[in-house]
Amino acid sequence: MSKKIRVRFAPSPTGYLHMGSLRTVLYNYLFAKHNDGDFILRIEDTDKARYVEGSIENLVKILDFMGLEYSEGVFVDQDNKTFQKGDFGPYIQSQRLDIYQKYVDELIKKDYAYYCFCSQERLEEMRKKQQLQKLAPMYDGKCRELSKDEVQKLLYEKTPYVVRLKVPKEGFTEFEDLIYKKIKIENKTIDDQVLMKSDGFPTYHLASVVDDHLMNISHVIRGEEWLPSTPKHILLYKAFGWKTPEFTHLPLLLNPDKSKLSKRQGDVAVEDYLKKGYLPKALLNFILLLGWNPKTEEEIFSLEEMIKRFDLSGVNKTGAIFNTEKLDWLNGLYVRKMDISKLTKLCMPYLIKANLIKEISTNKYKILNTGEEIDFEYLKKVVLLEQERMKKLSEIGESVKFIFIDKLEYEKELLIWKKMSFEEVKNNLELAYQELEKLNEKDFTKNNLEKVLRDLMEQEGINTGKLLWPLRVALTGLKGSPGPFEVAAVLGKEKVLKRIKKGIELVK
RNA sequence: GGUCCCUUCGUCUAGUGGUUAGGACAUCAGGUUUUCAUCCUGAAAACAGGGGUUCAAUUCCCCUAGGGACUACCA
Repeated sequence: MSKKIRVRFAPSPTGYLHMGSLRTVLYNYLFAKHNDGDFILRIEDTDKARYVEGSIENLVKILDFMGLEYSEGVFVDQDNKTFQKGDFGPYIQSQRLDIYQKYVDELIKKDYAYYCFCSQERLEEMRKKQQLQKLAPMYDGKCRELSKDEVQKLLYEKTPYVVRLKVPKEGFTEFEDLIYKKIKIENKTIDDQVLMKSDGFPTYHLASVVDDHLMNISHVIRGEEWLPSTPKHILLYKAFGWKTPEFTHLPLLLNPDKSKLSKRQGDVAVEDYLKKGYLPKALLNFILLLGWNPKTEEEIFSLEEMIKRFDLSGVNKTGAIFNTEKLDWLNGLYVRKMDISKLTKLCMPYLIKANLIKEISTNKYKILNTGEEIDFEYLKKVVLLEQERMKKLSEIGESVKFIFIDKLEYEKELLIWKKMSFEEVKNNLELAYQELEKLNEKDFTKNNLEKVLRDLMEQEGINTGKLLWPLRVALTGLKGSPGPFEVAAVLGKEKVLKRIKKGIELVK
């Protein structure tokens, strides 16, 4: 029987969730689910200086919103308080300091690690010299050979210290990465890594190795930036006499200039994209394809399908430029597929933010420009107008503005279709006006309006464009918009007639 | 500087010792449509370079070039 698959996502709470991290979570999640394994969330807050208040809660909420469920680790309750669940916790590293201390002591006892009393200043100076000589900056091993007495004396004098890994000077360390295959590094090029900082906190290297072991992690799936430090981790596993997990490094997400995706060159936080109105499903689908392919020509995947299909062998080695063109397309696709009630709910904040409407009570909204009261059903109709052409939800504020604004501003030339004269425009609008005036409010449905107006055009022998274009512009004031029938149906008789009249007046 | 990793259309990628090197996004053109969008059709667009190995290399090997990551008491 093979060992149970257990993977983890282990972010440090330094602010926001990075897109690259989101992909790492996704791949971990999919790998776990695909193999009927466990997926856990562990918080690596071993750097006090970089800790950002609230980032754990924020992170947990985003994972939840994205639908990436984990079974153990850190959760947030209704009062926005964190709590931990699982048999291997605590899952917040700052609460596990005694554990790391114990293992560091063991390492020192076994002579796989040593106290280093060098000051930061000395280290800096050392590195500077090494760089001047074009040497690789590395700890020079000054404290490596300190005698027991010397160490005792310095400890007794309360000299600040760190604990370093005693990396062998000879030989090689190698491992088989599931994606990058065999990686082999000469030990003499590996630095004596700090394991325990002078404040008693472990470094990432120590903490993650100890925790991955203690938490029975079977596969470490993380970003490629960790590839060079994996040999250090292997050395640590060896020193402890532990079995190493499988290591898998994921290719990086890149800026357009091919450097590691960074804040400097645009938005990198998942929240930023959520705010812009990208749907979680589209985001996941998009990011799935940045580094993984199903070996078929399929591109659209629900989370369930991803789980079914995902495997590490489909992950490639090259970094992928984070280019949102395809994301826009995908998002449009998901928007079009979405249930209109759900979509409308999601659009609401954007309509409010655009100062078009205001929520006055449950299911009651006020159009700010006209003071009219409307309900959710009405908003659904409005959103439906744009569902087909919307790429990001954030566009809704602008694209649907014409519905909520009483006085449209546009040039009268816009009313002209091809080579019509103003006279023709006026006549056709008048015809439409007369015809629509006859209708009852309840007959203002898309289908009925279409029928009535098409009949009219046939009777009068008017080219469709010559009537529908001016009408559409009169109703929307826009060069591009939904069609006149559906717009008219949403606006209702009174507004439609008013807008047509305004169009007529413009070309008089 | 050192160590390690990577290299197929603009972008994400498929692919094989013999293929018209495939798909998607984006672009362009055409069709549908009152416009935009959708939808449909089509076009243009890539194996970094040089050596080998081989009857044959985009595919295997080597070198070069280019790019990237790491090189902290950060993760």
